[in-house]
Amino acid sequence: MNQSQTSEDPSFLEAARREKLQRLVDLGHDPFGQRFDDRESIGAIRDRVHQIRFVSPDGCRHHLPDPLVPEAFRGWLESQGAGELVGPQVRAAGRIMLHRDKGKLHFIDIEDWTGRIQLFVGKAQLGEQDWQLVECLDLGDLIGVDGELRLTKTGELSIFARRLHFLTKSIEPPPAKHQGLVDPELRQRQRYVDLAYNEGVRDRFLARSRIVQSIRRTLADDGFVEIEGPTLHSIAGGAAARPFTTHHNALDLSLFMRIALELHLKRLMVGGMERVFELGRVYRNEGISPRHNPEFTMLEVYQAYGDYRSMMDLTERLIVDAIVTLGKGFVLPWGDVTIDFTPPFARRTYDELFGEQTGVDPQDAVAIRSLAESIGLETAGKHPDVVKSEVFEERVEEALIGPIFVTDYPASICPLTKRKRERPEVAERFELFVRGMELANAYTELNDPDLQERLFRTQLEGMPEEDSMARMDHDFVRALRHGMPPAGGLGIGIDRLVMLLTNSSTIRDVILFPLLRPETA
RNA sequence: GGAGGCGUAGCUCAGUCGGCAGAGCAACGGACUUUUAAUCCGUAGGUCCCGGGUUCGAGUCCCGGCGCCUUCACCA
Repeated sequence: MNQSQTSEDPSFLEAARREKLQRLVDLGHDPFGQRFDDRESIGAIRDRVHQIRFVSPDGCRHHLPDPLVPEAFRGWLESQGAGELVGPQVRAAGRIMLHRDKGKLHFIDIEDWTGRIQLFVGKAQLGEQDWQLVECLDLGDLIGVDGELRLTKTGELSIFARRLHFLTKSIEPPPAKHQGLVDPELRQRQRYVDLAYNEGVRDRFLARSRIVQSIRRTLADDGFVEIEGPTLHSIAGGAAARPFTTHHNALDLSLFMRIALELHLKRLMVGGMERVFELGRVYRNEGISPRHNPEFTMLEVYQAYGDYRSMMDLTERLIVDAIVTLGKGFVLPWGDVTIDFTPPFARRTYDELFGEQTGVDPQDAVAIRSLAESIGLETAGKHPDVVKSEVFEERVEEALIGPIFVTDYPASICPLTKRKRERPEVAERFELFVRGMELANAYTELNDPDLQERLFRTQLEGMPEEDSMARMDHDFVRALRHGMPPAGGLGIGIDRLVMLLTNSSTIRDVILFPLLRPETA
């Protein structure tokens, strides 16, 4: 507009809203509102449509047609002749999403997290006092309303407003009313706007909440104890990942953010917590991708006197219960295909799948090596099982539509897992795959302290100097020396589970506030 | 980290061959008491991501930077 309109000045649109805010103050309203008791959710109010009656001149009360279709309702109402609709008095509150101004009559759609409803706001019905308030309303404001629940002539369920209550002014203009925010960066940075104005976002995060609740319930019903382990570790153990570093000032101590929950849960099994789990955040200082966020939510469960097969049963139950909780059936959409979670999930061994998908004998190291070379994998100097595992990742995993449990991995690629007693070359481990994505990982846990210590040492050898934060966790070995029961252990990536169950193609759609670079000024 | 794409009004997006910066929604003023993305008349709104360069002239072409997205790599 002019030179003085710099970024320090209120924007043009904001100025209009602040002007209305001042008018509200002048009219004696609090632009940021007060406690508002006794309202019903809009969803509950919509359910009261059945209480609306048509009252004919003789005083007879008639039910409305069922089903209540707007077009049919219009004809029905005309056929009734004289009379009027009578409905219950209701009180609602919500955000203004649409505003149709017809002069002395306004139609205002308000929304809360249970739904949306139209307000019929007429000057004659409302009175002069509250009508002045109508002229101070903007899209995005929060208002309360008292009125009668009825239908308009065109059959739209509406609250016919008798009183309005101003609850909160929105100084910022909302995004385009039908598209909402489109720019994925803004949707993540300003998740509050995304949640308030974009369809389906709230449902996705409410689904996440229900999934997590369901998991806790299933575990609690099974006698598992939930604990909260430390997130600040002096040794970042339990996984092979680069940790975030931090520092405690008073102790002058370098610390790491945890990269896994495992080692403390196992200590607790030594202490007698036979069934224990933690559902919490872990932090890995690694790349960001549609499947990776630097902080993510992990479930780890340990069950004394069980093994990886106990964890397979539990994994299936956790997922099945969560899906039942969502109430959308077992066949869920995923992109332009579907995933069928109907139990039981398939259970196949690593070697079976390897043979089927590659056509190569899983025991024939020479044939596997030549297959690996034929698909361009580097094989020089690699252990045959490592080559096999790379071929598996390259050729088999993507074919695992699933859900499918892959069991009995080569022991050499999972050193911290117990081996089958009768077949020491096979590790008691499974991974659950769904559409090529690893969703869960479980082991029969190693509880031999001497073997554990030896494997730690082997793992640390040959590790580059900059990874020297990977240190021997002597206290953990000491714990094992006191005796940890044989046990099954399970890890589930909660974010990925939520992705699959809510048809989200990126992890950033199921994390409310994913890590972003700070906003530039 | 590599490759590709994108960045224009509060929001969603056009912008041709390098030639006056555009639309819809939102906003402001006006009309309308049964609308459904209401409609109609009028007004205002711009650091074209940032910095250089080429050119008489750059939103457009070139170079560098920043951010986001996609993909690959990394990732028990």
